[in-house]
Amino acid sequence: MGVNLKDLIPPEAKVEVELKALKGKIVALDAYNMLYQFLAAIRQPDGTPLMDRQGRVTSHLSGLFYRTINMVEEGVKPVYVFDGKPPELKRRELEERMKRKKQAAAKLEQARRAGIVEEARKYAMQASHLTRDMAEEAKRLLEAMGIPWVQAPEEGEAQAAYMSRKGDAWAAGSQDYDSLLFGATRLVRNLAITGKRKLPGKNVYVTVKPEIIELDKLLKALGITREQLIVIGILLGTDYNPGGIPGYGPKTALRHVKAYDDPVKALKAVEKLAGGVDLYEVYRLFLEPKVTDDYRLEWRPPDEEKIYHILVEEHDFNPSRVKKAVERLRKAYRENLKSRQTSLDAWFG
DNA sequence: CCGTAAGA
DNA sequence: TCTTACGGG
Repeated sequence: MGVNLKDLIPPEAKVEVELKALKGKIVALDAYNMLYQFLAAIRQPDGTPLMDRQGRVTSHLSGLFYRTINMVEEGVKPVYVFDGKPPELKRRELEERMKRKKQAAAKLEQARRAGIVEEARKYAMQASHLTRDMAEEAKRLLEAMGIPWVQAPEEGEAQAAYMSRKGDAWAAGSQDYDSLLFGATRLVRNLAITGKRKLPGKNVYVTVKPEIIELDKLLKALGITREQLIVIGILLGTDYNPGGIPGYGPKTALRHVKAYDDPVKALKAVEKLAGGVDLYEVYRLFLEPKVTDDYRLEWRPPDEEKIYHILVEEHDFNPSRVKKAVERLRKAYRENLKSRQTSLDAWFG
């Protein structure tokens, strides 16, 4: 899922911070990525997600609600960016994903029947699927909370990257690295999973902190341009050419792009190994993705009634818990989000 | 993932 | 104040 630049990024190009370090910063969050992580992680030990009385899954709403409030309390100004229609080139990856999820669902059944709780949880996480309805409901909840969201024409990560390039956002927020290929000035990772996380398999917990990667620093550290970074991503594999080019890992890929004066030549050189995918088209997709200027970033006070209606009346959330959380959101809005009128603003009106 | 209660 | 266990919907 997404391009894997993990082993390419040198330590000096990233920095671990506390959530507080993002105080006052606008972060354009990849909504799909965040919601998916909540949906996968917020489960009982046997893998059952949170559900309302009608059996509708609510894990993503719980995660979105409480995590957003925590971010706002720390002074982060979140804007959620939702995916539009996926590019045609992504179809194969999406079909593969669907197939993997079906396989995971079958394994989940097996594990359930065998009564192996931990296995069941693992496969339930892999089988989780974020539906269109879940995304639409998340938008409704964000509106009630007074948190802005943006509808991307195509890829959410491309739109978030564009917003950071325009200076409308300080960073893009996602667990995936794609936004760097899309040109995001900064990427913040670990925003959905900040805190303690269980290491897979072991009964050991590690603290996960937000991690900031600056595009300029990354490019300097690697001695390449953004165009060359895109080519490296394509060699390693993206959603548009899953698997990448056989034999290319981070080191070979870096060496390869540096051996050419023109990044497009570096692409052409591996064309025959691409399995029929038009690599130049993939390159263009990252370099000039479809984005929009049709958005307004405005944080409004939370509408307690609307929040209540969605969470308590429709989805059986505990009223006193929701009330407390809304109280926290109200206070955080006043202190951190409300655009304060300066005396000069008042003078010039 | 999260908040809450209980115990340290 | 901090850590841990547990249930949330």
